Amino acid sequence: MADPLVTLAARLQPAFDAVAGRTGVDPVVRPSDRADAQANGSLALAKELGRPPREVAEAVLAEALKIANLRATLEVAGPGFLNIVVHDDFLADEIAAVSSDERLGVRSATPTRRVVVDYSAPNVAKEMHVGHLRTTVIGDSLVRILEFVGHDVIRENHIGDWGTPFGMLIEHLLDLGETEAAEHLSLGDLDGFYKQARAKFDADDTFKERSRARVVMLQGGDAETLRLWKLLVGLSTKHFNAVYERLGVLLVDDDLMGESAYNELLPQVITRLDALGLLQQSDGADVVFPPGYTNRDGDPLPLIVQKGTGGFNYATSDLACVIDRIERLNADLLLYVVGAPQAQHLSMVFDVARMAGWLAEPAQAVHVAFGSVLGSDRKMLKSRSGEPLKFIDLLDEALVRAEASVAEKNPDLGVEDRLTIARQVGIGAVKYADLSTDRVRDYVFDWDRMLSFDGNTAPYLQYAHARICSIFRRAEIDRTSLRNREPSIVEPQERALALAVLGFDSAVADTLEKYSPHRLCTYLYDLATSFTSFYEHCPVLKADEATRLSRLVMCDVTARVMATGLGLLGIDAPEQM
RNA sequence: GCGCUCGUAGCUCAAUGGAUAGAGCAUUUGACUACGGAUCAAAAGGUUAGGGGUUCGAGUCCCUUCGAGCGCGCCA
Repeated sequence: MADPLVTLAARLQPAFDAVAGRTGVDPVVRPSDRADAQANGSLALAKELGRPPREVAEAVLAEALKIANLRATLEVAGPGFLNIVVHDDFLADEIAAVSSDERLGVRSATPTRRVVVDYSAPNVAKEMHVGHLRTTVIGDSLVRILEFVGHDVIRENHIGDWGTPFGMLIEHLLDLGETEAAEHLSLGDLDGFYKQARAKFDADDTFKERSRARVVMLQGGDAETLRLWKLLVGLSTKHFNAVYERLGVLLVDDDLMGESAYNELLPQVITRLDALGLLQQSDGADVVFPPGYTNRDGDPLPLIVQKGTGGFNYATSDLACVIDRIERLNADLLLYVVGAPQAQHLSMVFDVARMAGWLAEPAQAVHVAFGSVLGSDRKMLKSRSGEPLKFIDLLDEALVRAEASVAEKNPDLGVEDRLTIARQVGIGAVKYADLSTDRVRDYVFDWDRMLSFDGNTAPYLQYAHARICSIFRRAEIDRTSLRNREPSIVEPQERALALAVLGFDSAVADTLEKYSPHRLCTYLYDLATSFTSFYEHCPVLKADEATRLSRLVMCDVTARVMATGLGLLGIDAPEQM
């Protein structure tokens, strides 16, 4: 059981092999607008064999006719394509199989990998802002998809909880008094706290000295300093968790793996690099020169792993992460859901980790890069005052806007339902807007578009799902009784819907191949349009008993794929809206 | 200066090297005592920034020009 296109590619391969006189020919089966699918392999094969493409296609067709149980009709078309029309009873069998499957036809990954997904990464004592939106939403979706196909996934929230700013933050906390500072921070005004500390640091030399001394105490492990530091971290994580809860992501305290967690490893990074002979001195700092990078002057660009002052920096910390994730966690795939501007830094870190042998086949590190969120002026999204837009404010606005929209379109809902649905719709809209475009590109943040019930939006997909649920409320039938039943595929809209449903497996696979959730979004949108077309042309409840049952099967499996697919994006699928 | 990413309909976006580049919004035209019209059907809209090249075939790969964004030694 799988996507019929995948099945057919496998079934057709022997025919291509036979014509080629060798094994392993790719039939190049692709979706087609002329048929259910097309096999393009004959054209490449024609080149290889030095024969006319159509002749090769005819030969493949002749071989394919010998295949028992192909369950599709083939036709040579154009310069040598094989157009494929899947038989209706084959579609019906596959729908029955998918419908009785918990995983809706999505194949398990083989082999499974242990995957570390590094995402979100806010800073202690700083407010989460719109800059954390993409990493959090994209990372969370990838975690859900990887787990769904059976990988062993470890979430790592690499919070910024260490470094020189903590000296001034702790001193500021002492100045305010612990109780008052805790109150201040509990209100969620982390930025105000940080700014006050910063202002004092810049204006007051005595404070500056105290801050520096405090950093030394912190790094030296002074018990009282550590206690104050933990207080700051705890208050900040409370804020992070409030955002995560409202956003609906999987991250919890157990996923926290802050920079401080790698302190023990940092000196080892240096000694191990030194032992390998990779370490060099440059302007007083310890550095590694990975080949292929140059600076402004065209000279080799180093990765600094120990500053001239003896301190470590983020490169050291990132290398320690690689060691920890590979050697302690035994991960063989490291995903870094980090903004595109950090491409060079991460590339250098990965190169150095490879030079040191820490990152070796089959283990692999991937920078899952993403572009910026832009305002309508096509510049980085900011609040009206020009400050970074607070994450929590963004989510609040999503709720307010969604509630107004839901109230307008369904006035009969009770207050409680309305609030619940507004949350599902509003948060879903924000997430979907972020996930539905190719992640490497920047995208323009537009409330009206993302909350629209038309077009490629979360509300449209949720609405398609809610409509199906509405049918079941009227049908008065136990949905589980519809599982493992063969529908009859008659109308073109039924065929189109069946093909769309069966494409879920491939959509998930394509999404993971490039770590691009927008492929799953595109698929779900296509599924939703196929469904609304079916809904429009194929009456369900009014049909005769046999047709009614058949169509209810299609409705049930469509709704489950939609809800599951949205779930993989971290988006809820309400039953009514 | 060097490097990376991007450039597709008026707007916002799709398109694992495959046929005639697809959607949505907006525009125009149809379909309603409606299994939820929060919809559907259709029309119109393109020199894929420009120019070369590779290929049977290029929006996609390579070179180049232009434009935009972001990086380029001790912040993370």
